[in-house]
Amino acid sequence: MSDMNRRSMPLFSIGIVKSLTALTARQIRYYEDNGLIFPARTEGNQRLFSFNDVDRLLEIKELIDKGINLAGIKQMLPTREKPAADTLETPIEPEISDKALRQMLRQELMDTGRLGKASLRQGELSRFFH
Amino acid sequence: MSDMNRRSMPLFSIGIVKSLTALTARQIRYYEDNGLIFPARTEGNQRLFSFNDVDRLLEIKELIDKGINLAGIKQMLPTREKPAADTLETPIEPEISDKALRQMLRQELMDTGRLGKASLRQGELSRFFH
DNA sequence: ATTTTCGTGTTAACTAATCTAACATGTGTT
DNA sequence: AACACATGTTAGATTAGTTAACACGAAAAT
Repeated sequence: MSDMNRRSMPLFSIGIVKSLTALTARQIRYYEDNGLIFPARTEGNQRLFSFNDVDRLLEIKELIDKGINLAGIKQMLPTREKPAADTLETPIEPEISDKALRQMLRQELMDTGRLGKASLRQGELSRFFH
Repeated sequence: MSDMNRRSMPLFSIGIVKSLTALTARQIRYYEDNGLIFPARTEGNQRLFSFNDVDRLLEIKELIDKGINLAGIKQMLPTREKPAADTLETPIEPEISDKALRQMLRQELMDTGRLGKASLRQGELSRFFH
């Protein structure tokens, strides 16, 4: 129930999302303003994007490229985010020890690396290496 | 060859890594100073961690908890990072179109979400939701 | 039993990254 | 012509991250 899987974990700053999607910060924020994505926020109010968010932005980008406007995209993309409603009867989270938690996370991260070949064109992330 | 898979992509700021590992920024930087991890850097010199880095930090944390000192950990953990050496005969990266690149990334992100159940204790990432 | 080293905390001063809000602009719509 | 859409750009403020230094208890070395 409590929808906190790895895909919805807030992990990425807007700078990273820019490089992952080749969208501008302006575009990303505009799409949020128009209800297409709902990134989380840090305590200091900075956006944090999940894999889901990045995925969704890539879909948006494709549709934009096809000439579809935001209104159309909003219709087409599955309207995620059904906040509230099940916030009430959360069945008392079964407490997990911190150690077990870390272990789980570690396992998942282990599983994550499955792409063998070079998947990113050289230069794409070159700004990160200086 | 060009070792740029998803696990080694620089994605996470130190703030995120802190919350993922429950290490302090001080600890993370200290481990870097002592050659245990090698996060990438942004143009502006800020650290960017990969899944590999986070994974490795979690291993370090476990060993630390077991009372092993950094010298010991350094021995035990597989010494990643063999820079140079194969930087020369990179066989001319086969150019991939930007569109294909995005598509691949999108696919991978799709694949990424496989954890079904609630995996993080409530409160663990609560700082992200305000 | 001192002296050092190790691992971490804390602080200060600085720089990078991000935020909101406003105004600008080209393209398409009414 | 006037307007809305989608994006660029800029300014000013705030948050997040950086290095370097000093502090300090616990462990190791002398």
